Parts: sequence; C-alpha cells; structure tokens
Amino acid sequence: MPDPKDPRNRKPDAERSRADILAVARAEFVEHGLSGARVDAIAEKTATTKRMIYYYFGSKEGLYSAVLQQAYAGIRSAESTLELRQLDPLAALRRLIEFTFEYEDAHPDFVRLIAIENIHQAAYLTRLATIRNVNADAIATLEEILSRGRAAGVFVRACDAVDIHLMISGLCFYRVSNRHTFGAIFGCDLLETELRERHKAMIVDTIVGYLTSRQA
Amino acid sequence: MPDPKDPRNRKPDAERSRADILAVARAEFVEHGLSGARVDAIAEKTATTKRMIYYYFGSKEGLYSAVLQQAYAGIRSAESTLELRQLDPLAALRRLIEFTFEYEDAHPDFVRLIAIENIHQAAYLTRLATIRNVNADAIATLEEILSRGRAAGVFVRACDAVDIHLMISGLCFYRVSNRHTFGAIFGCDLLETELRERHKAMIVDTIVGYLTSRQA
Amino acid sequence: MPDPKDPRNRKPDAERSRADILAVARAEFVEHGLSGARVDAIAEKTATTKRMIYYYFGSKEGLYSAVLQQAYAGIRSAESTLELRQLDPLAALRRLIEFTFEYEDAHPDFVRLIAIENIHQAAYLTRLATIRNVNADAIATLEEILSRGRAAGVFVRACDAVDIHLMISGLCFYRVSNRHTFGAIFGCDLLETELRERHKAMIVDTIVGYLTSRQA
Amino acid sequence: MPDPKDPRNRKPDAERSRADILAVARAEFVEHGLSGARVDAIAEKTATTKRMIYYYFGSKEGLYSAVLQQAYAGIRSAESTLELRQLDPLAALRRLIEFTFEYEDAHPDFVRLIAIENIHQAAYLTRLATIRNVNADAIATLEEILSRGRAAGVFVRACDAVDIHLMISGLCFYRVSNRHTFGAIFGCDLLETELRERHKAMIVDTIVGYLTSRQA
DNA sequence: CATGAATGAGGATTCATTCAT
DNA sequence: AATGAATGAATCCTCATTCAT
Repeated sequence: MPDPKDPRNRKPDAERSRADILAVARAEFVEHGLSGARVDAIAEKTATTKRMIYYYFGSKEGLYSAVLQQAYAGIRSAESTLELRQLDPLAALRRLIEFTFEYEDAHPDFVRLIAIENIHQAAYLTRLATIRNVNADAIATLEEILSRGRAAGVFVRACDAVDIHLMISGLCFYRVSNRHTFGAIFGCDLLETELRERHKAMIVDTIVGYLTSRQA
Repeated sequence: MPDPKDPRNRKPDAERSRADILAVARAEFVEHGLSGARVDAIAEKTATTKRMIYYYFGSKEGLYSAVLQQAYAGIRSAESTLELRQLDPLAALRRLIEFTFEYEDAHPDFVRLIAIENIHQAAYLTRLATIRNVNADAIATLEEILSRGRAAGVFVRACDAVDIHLMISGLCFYRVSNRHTFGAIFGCDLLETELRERHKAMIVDTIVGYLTSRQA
Repeated sequence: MPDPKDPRNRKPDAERSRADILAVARAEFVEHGLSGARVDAIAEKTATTKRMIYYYFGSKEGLYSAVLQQAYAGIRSAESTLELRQLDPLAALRRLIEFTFEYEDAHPDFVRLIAIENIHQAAYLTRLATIRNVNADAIATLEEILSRGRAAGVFVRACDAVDIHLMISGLCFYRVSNRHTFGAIFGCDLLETELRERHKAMIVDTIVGYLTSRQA
Repeated sequence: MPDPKDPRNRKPDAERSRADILAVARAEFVEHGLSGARVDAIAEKTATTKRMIYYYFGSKEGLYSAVLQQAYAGIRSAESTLELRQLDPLAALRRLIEFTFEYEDAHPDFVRLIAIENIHQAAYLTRLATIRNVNADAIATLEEILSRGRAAGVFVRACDAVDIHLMISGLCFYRVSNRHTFGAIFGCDLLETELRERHKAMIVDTIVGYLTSRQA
C-alpha cells in the first residue's frame, strides 16, 4: 500500500495545488482587480502556502496570466459544444447570440476578468500565445453562418463577421460589466430574471433585424 | 507683465490647486485604476504637494470620488448642449446615438473610469448624491424622442427607454472599453478612423432599424 | 447701542474664547493624554478656530500647561473652603482625608491629568511658577492639624506631615487613577457607591489608626 | 569561536528577535506612552528592522499589548517565589507588603506601564486573556494570610482581601507613579534611600496596624 | 484681534518577493 | 519538491504649526 506521505506517491497533489491556487486567485482577482488583489489574501484562502504560489506561478502577474488563460479556455470549451453547422443560418445565429448572452450572464467573473484586463490594456492577454487563434475560431464560426445566410438570401445586409461579433459582444457584455453603475443610476438590477429575458430577446431581435433588413 | 510661474505672483488659488490635482489624479486613476494609482505619483505631477491632496480631498478614495463626479458632470454638460427637441424624432434619435458614440470615442478616459468604477461595484458612484437625478435626464430626453416617434408612427416597436439606452450604451461603450482585448484577439484597432465611421453608422442603423421595424 | 460686530465692543469674548478652548482642551487631554490629544480635535469642538489656540496658547504644550495650571487652581480653591482650624484635630484630620477622597472621586479628570503629567515626568508642572507655594498650603494645613493633635495627646505617632500627605494621597488617588486596571483584574468597579463608601471609611480609619496608635 | 555579531553566525533566531524588540519597545513605551512612542524609534534601537516589528506583533498596539503582558508576567513570576505559607500570618503579611513595595520601587517601568494602561482605560489589558486569573492568585495568597491571621486572633479587623490589596497597592504604587509631581511640589525625591526605607516601614505599619486593631 | 489656506516632516502600515534549508 | 522566516521599498496618511491678509 502506497504511503501518501512519500512525495513520490503524491503526484496528483501538485496538480491539485495548482488548481486550488488558481481557483482562489481567480476569485481574488475578480473581486479586487490585479492591483487590488493581495497575494497574502490568496495564500490564506489556499490549502497551500504563499511560497507555493511563487513556486508554481513565479509572480503575482504570472498567476494573473494563468487565471486569464484559464478563463479564456473556459469560454472556448463552452463554445465548442455548440453545434451550429447543423442549424439553418437564422437559427444558428440566434443560438450563437443566445449562447454569448447566457455565458456572460452566467459567468460575471469572466466578464469582470476581461474588464480588468482591459484596464491593463490587454498587456497580459497579448503575451498569451494561445489566445489569438483560439478566438479566431469564434469568427470563423460566425463567418460560416453569415455566408450560409447570405447564400440562402436570409441575410441581406453586407457586413463583416468581426463587426457583427463586436455588436453581439457589446450588447451582451455591457449589461454584465456595467451593471453596477447602470444599476446605481437607473435603480435597476440588470441581472434580474425578467429584465434578463427581455434583454436577451431584444438583443437577438436587434442583431437578426439588422442582418435581415436591407441597408437604409 | 507678472510671471504667473513665480509663486509671489500667484494668488493662493484654492480653486486652481483643486483643479490641478483633479486633472492629474484623473489621468493617474484612468491609467492605473483605483488600487493601482499612487498618491505619490499624483502629487509629483502636481504643482502642489501630497499634503494638499489630503487637505482638499481627505483621502485617495475622496480624490477618486471627486474625479468620478467630475467625469459624470462632463458628459452631462456635453449632453445638455444637444438640442434634440428641435429635430424630428428620427433625426433626434440618430443625433443622440451619434453623440453617445462620439463622446465615448473622444473620451476613452471617461469610459475607463466607468469601467474602473464597475470593478469596484459602483461603490463610489453610489455615494455621490448628485448622480442619480443627473442621469435621469438622459432617460427623459430619450423618452421624449421615443414618444414623439411613436406618435408620428415612425417608431413602431413598443419598448422601454431604459432598454434602448442600455443597447446604445452597450454598443458605444464596449468598442472603447474593450478595444484592447478585442484588438489583441482580432488584430485590429477599433479606434482607427475607418472602423470608427463604419461602426458608428452600423450602430445607428441597428438601433434605428430595431425601433422602426415591427416585432418579429 | 453698541454694535456687537465691532471688535471694540466684544471685549469679553476673548476671555470666553480662552475659557472655551481650555475646557475643550482639558477634556481632550484627559481622554487621550498629551501625545494622544489632537489639536485639530480640540479646534473642532471649540467655538473658535485652530488658529486661535495658537494665538492664545502658543503651542499644544502651552495649552496643556494652561490646562494643568487650571486643574491645580481648581483643587486649591476647593481646599481653601475647608475650615479646619475650627475643628478639633481628629475631626479636622477626618475632614481633610474625606475632602481628598471626595474631591478625587468627584474629579477623575483631575486625577487623570496628574497621572498624565507624571508620564511626562512633571516636566510641565515644574515650569509652572505658581505651583510650588500653592501646594505648600496643603502641607501647612496638615502640619497645623498634626501639631495640634500631638499637643492634645490624640496623635501619639511621631511623623512628618509630608509622609502623612503621601499616604492619604496614595490611598485616595490610586483607586481613581488605577480603577481601570484594577477593575479589569478584579472584576469590580471602584467608583461604585457601595465600594466607595466602604473605602472612604477604611482610608480614614487607616490613617487615623496609624496616627493614634503607638509605634510598634 | 564564532562571532555572534556576524549575521552569518547567527541562526535566524525568531525568539531572540522577538525578545529584543520587546525589550526595546518596553523602554520606548515606558518613556513616551503608547501614543508618544514611535515605531521608527523602536526599530532603530533594535537589531532587526521595523518590518519585523509588524511581522511579529502586527501593529504598534499589538506590540504594546505584548509588552504589557510581559510586564504582568514579570511581577507574577516574582510573586511566585515568595513562600508565604511557611511564615506566620503577621510575618507573611509584612513580607507581602514589603515585596510589593520593593518590586514597584525597583521596577518604576512596570509602574509607569500600568499608569499608561490606565490612561487608555485598560483597553489593552482587558483583551489579554491570561491576565485575570493570573492576578486572582495574588488575592488568593492574601486571602489565605488573612484567614490564617483571623483564626490565630492576630487580625481582628473584619475585611475583604481585595480592599487590603487596594490599600497596599495604593500606598506602594503612588509613591512611584506620582513621584514626579510629588517631587515637584514638595521638593523631594521619593525614591531616595532614606525616604524609601522610612516609607516602607510606615506602609507596613499602617496596614498591619489597621488589621490588628479593632474597628473604631 | 482674527482667519482660511497651506505645509514639511514624519507616522503607521503594507506590499510582493526571496532567503536558507 | 517544498517551506517557514524574513525583508526593502514603498504606500497611504497625520501632525503641529505658520503664512498672508
């Protein structure tokens, strides 16, 4: 029977430690931003020690980068479960918009992380090698839908996939990222069920309407 | 003619000192966020001393709040120069969207400040007494346009002014707030002239299209 | 009719301002000690401004000295109302002890101020010219009682008035000055009525007993 | 033989660092009080750095609390070497009073610390968990002496041990705590040998006399 | 006599990180 | 592979006091 105290028999622990640190760090960065987050605070909530954070991630910034990468991996993995090619272009588009809306609605942490990264001018994202092609996928998917739709005569508006992606993202992201200031000013909670459903429909209609109507 | 740089020729000008500090602080907060900003760094770039920052604003947070308030005052004052009542509903709507787009495009600092405030869950905005009614104005204006448009039969979509405001804001804000991550991923610069003009038109068309087309 | 806004008609205000500042300062010094007291805090609670404190008292230390002097003047003035010469020696002694006990019991502020001054090694008291002869009075009074008592054969113990004064003071002062630590350790409140009366009697008995009993 | 002053020859000795800081801090707090003490001043006189003070004690107040605790531990440990049960009640009482007198006479630092803590209304002492039962010991000892004395018919006065403790403390403490103001007013030095011996005898006689004489 | 604005010097505390083993 | 102890360099903030009028 293997002795769990023998380091040779504890191999999965390193993975678990890393994952533990990463999860705690994510929460801390999401709550306080990069500068506001405290390495000490992360260490305290972790099963391991502060020293391990440096052992595994090198620095606070290294840890933040790892959190960021993991966050992008998460949405990418979710996106990959969408099977849009099987749907007709309109349905596929609706599905894609709804997915974006729902993912960001369900993952305000992810949204905050992106907002934080923008405060830092995407300095850390830029250094993540994997990111760029990762998200090229998203555009390829959208492009495919648009071209199918154009071919079918459903989408009559000439437009760029990146532009459409920008609009979808803006509409879905903003209501999560800016819910606090928006709520403070207009006295409402954008994440509340009723508003959420109304806005989801509205966003889908807006984008679909734009693509299916001829240029003014 | 007296040299204004010679301290003997400078009246102790509380207003100017305050304004100077505020301008420098705004730049620092915009660049580094609330936690990332350094009071020392602000003081150094100021004509006065660190001590004065505390004298006038009480604390780093007090200074940040003042910056935030000033930022909102700025957009409000700009909005108030719009004379939308003189325009027909469609023109007024276009003008309002264009104004939002252009203001945020021209003031990325403002956009960053709002993003930063959202990272802090609008904790400071909430405490600014003046804010809420300030921005109620924006909605009143939009509401007036929408109801005139509905009366004239131009806007056929039943909808809430706050919802429309949310969509306009999302579309205009996101391309500024998220231009760094968006640029990193899609290899483009959203603030570049060509893209800007295309997106401005697109956003106007999207919102106008939504309001002028009947519900699906 | 005199105009109260004309400074020439406001002469008594200077006195009132001084007295106001002194009262507020006394409370602040008593609560926080000399180093712990804040000139700003004093100024805020005052009807006048911080500048006036410096105008009247020169410095924080000058203000503290004035408070100290006033405190000693207070007890001296109270002492001077005692008419001990009319009483027989024993009654006079009892009366003197009771007065000391009651004055310190009723003026914990005074006691704290003396304790604070001792923390500062009586540096400020030493500089108050008036103090020394002021308190010589107290000893002269006690000396007179003791010598009358000795002559009458009531006080049979040979002893120095200053030593007796020291014992009376120690017994009366300590229960007020150290009531907090004593209370924390022994779980009692030394200022409570029942204890107070018991201790008063005890202290009188102790001193009287000492003076009226022959050396062991 | 290795030189202990060479850092390379000094094991990182947490205990020694802590003790060093504590000793220096005690001197600083004793001299200037809690508010008057400077963390920088303490750090400078220490072999370690200011940072270590915070590492070990968390805050200036934490350091002060540790000093206070150590001070109480010191007197308790000294008390515990007294072997009063072996002495007859009168001798035991005399010994206890003399011990109190001599300990406070020899440790004016301790006396000042208690005085300082009273300025702070025993706020820090109250939070020291260990203190209360520690000093219950002192009362238990005194109680045992008193009850033995009462049984033996030596102490004829009915009285509470806490009251007697209060009187002993008052008499011994005051001459140390208030020696500065007392000296300033009466032009004497209470710590001088001749006075000290006279007062010690006087205090013992006073308390013993009180207990051995019948209530008036 | 009175005052609002200003301030140099210092004060407590915190931070991400590394050393020695 | 793992870690408890240690730390230099900031960081935010406060203090008693004075200036200019």
